[in-house]
Amino acid sequence: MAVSRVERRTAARGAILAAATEAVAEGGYAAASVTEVARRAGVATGSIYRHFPSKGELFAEVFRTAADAELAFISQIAGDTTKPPAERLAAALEAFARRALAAPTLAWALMAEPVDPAVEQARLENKRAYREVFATLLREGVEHEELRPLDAELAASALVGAFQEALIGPLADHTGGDALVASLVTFALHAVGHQEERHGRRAAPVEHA
Amino acid sequence: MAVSRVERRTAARGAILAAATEAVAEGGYAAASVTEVARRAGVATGSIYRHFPSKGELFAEVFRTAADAELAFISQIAGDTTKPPAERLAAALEAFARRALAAPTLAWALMAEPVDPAVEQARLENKRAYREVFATLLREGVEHEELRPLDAELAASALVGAFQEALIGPLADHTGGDALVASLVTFALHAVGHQEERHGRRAAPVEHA
DNA sequence: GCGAAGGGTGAACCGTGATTCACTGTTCGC
DNA sequence: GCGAACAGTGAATCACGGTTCACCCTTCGC
Repeated sequence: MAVSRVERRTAARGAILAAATEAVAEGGYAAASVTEVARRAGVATGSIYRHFPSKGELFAEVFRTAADAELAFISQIAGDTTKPPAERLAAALEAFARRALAAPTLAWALMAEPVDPAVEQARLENKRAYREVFATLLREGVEHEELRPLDAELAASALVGAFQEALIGPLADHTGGDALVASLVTFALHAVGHQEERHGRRAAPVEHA
Repeated sequence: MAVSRVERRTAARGAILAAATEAVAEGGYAAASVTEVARRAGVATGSIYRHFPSKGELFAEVFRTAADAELAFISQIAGDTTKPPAERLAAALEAFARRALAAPTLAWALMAEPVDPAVEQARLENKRAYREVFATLLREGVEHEELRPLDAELAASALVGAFQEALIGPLADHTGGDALVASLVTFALHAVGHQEERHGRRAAPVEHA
């Protein structure tokens, strides 16, 4: 069962990426040293450098992969044009929060942990992508008069920041729950001026706890 | 003009703190090495350790001082009980944004840059203090029925996060302006369910751009 | 005035963890 | 088969910046 060189190479590269991802998901970036990744992947430290030019590049790829998967998920919800924008916004934000709470260490690593410049770069790009997704949604919502007029880019940033910050505490001490998610979504919908039905009448009563 | 030992000591300590603050304000924490601080303060690196047990402690004090000053400022606005809570909230948030935009590098260092654990600790405490200030304000606002019922702690976190994230971009590229600040404050007031007057009638129309 | 106590000095030290490299074993084209 | 090319190895090396320390000089109490 002779394995070709390229197959070997690809497999090794994959194993390293998987090991690195695993290390981050378990202990965060801080726990993910090159030595540790090598150990997990069952290769020598030097071998890492046959596949990646530097630790930063390796983890930039790890982050990109993980973050893109998240983004794709959220993006799909946001792009389901059979539903009105505000509903999609709510669904996307809810999914964002739920997924973060379900994988806390990874979420923390993806959005808040101190990291290499190379990784920070990947994180910034990812954040920009999220901002775009939400900004688009907001613009649509405003057009449909489901949402109040607003600066979509800025509001999108603010939403991302609000969710991050509000989730970080719960991520750390496992206090996340349905109530938390619901509160956050309500916060967001109010922020963007969504009120049940905005066409024609105004005045929807505002939730009573 | 014999200078007493204790005067000397106090002055040196002050000079080191000032130099450290200056270094952070100019280049952020990354640019603030012990050697650099010593150079600025006009002392030897070793001397730093006559006054502070470690770099972390030194900068924890720097951060605490700077952050407390900011907090005191905001806190004062928030505590002016002659005005209704919602108005104070708006004023406090506006001040927060304006001050951050006025001192971008410092603001970035205070709220977002990666730092020592010791400094991170100081930052966390400061953030908690902000959360408290805003949470208190929110509770008052809810009681006065100026704001919708909400989870004050969570909403306060979200507000802090929203402002941070939304400000970081502008902090970097100097695009801050009155419109930005106004948009952010509007975002926040909507998020917490403030509508011009909430007593008695509902239904205040929601701004038209 | 004198010795003790401290502050000041900065070059050397050290811990950490990424990166290199001389060597080995395997695969591929011919 | 044969040798060039290349993946794998892991101990040694390196870079970095915080921290120490042996020595000096000033201040202080007496």
